[in-house]
Amino acid sequence: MSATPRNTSRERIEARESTILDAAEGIFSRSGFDGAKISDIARAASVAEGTVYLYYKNKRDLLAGVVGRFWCQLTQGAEDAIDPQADAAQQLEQLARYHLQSILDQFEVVSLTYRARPQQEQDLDQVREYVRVFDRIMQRGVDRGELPTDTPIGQLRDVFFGTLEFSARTLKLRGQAYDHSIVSNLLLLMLGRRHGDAGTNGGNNPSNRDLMQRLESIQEHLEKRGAW
Amino acid sequence: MSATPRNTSRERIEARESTILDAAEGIFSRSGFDGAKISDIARAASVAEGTVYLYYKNKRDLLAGVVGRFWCQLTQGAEDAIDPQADAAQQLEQLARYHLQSILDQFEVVSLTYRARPQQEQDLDQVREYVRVFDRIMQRGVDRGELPTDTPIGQLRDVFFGTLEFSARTLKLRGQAYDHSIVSNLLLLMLGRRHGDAGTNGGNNPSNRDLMQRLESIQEHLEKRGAW
DNA sequence: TACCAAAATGATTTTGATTCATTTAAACTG
DNA sequence: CAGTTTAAATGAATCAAAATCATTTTGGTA
Repeated sequence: MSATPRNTSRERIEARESTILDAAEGIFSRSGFDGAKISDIARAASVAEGTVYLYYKNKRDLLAGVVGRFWCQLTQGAEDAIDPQADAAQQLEQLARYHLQSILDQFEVVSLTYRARPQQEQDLDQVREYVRVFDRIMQRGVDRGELPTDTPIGQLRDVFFGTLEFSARTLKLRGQAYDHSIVSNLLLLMLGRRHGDAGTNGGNNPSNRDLMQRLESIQEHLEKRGAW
Repeated sequence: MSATPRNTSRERIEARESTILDAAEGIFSRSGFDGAKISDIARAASVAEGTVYLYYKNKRDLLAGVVGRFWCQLTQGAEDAIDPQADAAQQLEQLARYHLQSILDQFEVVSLTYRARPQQEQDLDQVREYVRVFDRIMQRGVDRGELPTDTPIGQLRDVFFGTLEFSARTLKLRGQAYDHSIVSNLLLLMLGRRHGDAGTNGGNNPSNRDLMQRLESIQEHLEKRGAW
């Protein structure tokens, strides 16, 4: 019989491919695309240099492999992170938190994404697959009547991912960590309410809520004095 | 006399540097960073390969030069595109249109920006300078009372640039052209509901109009009691 | 055990960035 | 304006790293 050996063989080969991808991901993340040497990656994977080329046509192709796997895993993770029972707003918040956390954790791989092969459209297939998670949440929200029928899903998708990606870049650039308020404010903005979660606001720039509390406190005092 | 020759010399050298940058911008845009050969760039600039290295330490440095000049020019263009007489909302719209149009026109250069030298922070100085145009518009809006005091400028900046950049990427990917509605919808999202319309306000986050009504109510009471 | 095909190897080739000894041009001097 | 010095430019030579390929090793099969 040949099925069993074939299987074993395929498994072995897939394991090796995975090992190479792991090694490549590590080296690319640490050194960037130009800084990464195939020889380093081969050594990290305990494989000869030529072997890498049996699995990937060239260095760009290897990077595309790393990046593709990342977004594929991200899609699975996102689907796990979302509670199917929750309503659209809650699911959106779950996705936003998961997304921001993930791209902060693996910022280097994300950065490598758009440098893979901007010319080769097909390299972005996994990214397209990923953003569909957002589309599904929104569409379901519309279908259930939780969101207006005229919700411009496509444009909100750009707002959602664009803002989170840019925020992550800002945070990284300033060496800051995950900030809860980014997600809250984004959702307030997108779902049609006001932002104002002071979040990182140190207090030297009072929110409307602060002002209202102060006013109510003044009014209370005046009432006590019978001036009301 | 030596002043005049010195000047002439400097001009000549600056012209040559500019020629090299032009050539590099063209080749980098067409072929990407890895695909661009120094020999191609040198030929396009009608210069020997070695000459490129008199002006730029290496290939990365050359890319940084191209990208830096781009953002520098973008800052000047943005300042020209904004009417100093207009209010914050109008200026924001002018900046948004200018920005989206520019990054669509020179999408390849923009894409090269974050691949320049992510490690070398200083390479992003020109980008930082550029985003300050946004900050100034917003700050002036707040100072003039056109925007709420608690406007989270930093977070809105991420929404603004993040959304526009992601939208541009989406348009390019689909081969679509500039879409007017992207800017309108973004501004509606960012500013549309912030001035008044207490109707949609859930109550736990009072608007400026709410505050003003409360203040007027207090003042009215005080006046009636002769306490004013 | 002997055989075959698939897989792996790493020395060799190729490519392209970077350097540097040399040449050319510009600026200055008397 | 000829001579001298300094700056700029050149492109052949060097070097690092990607990619190839003739050879070896491994695993499965009869």
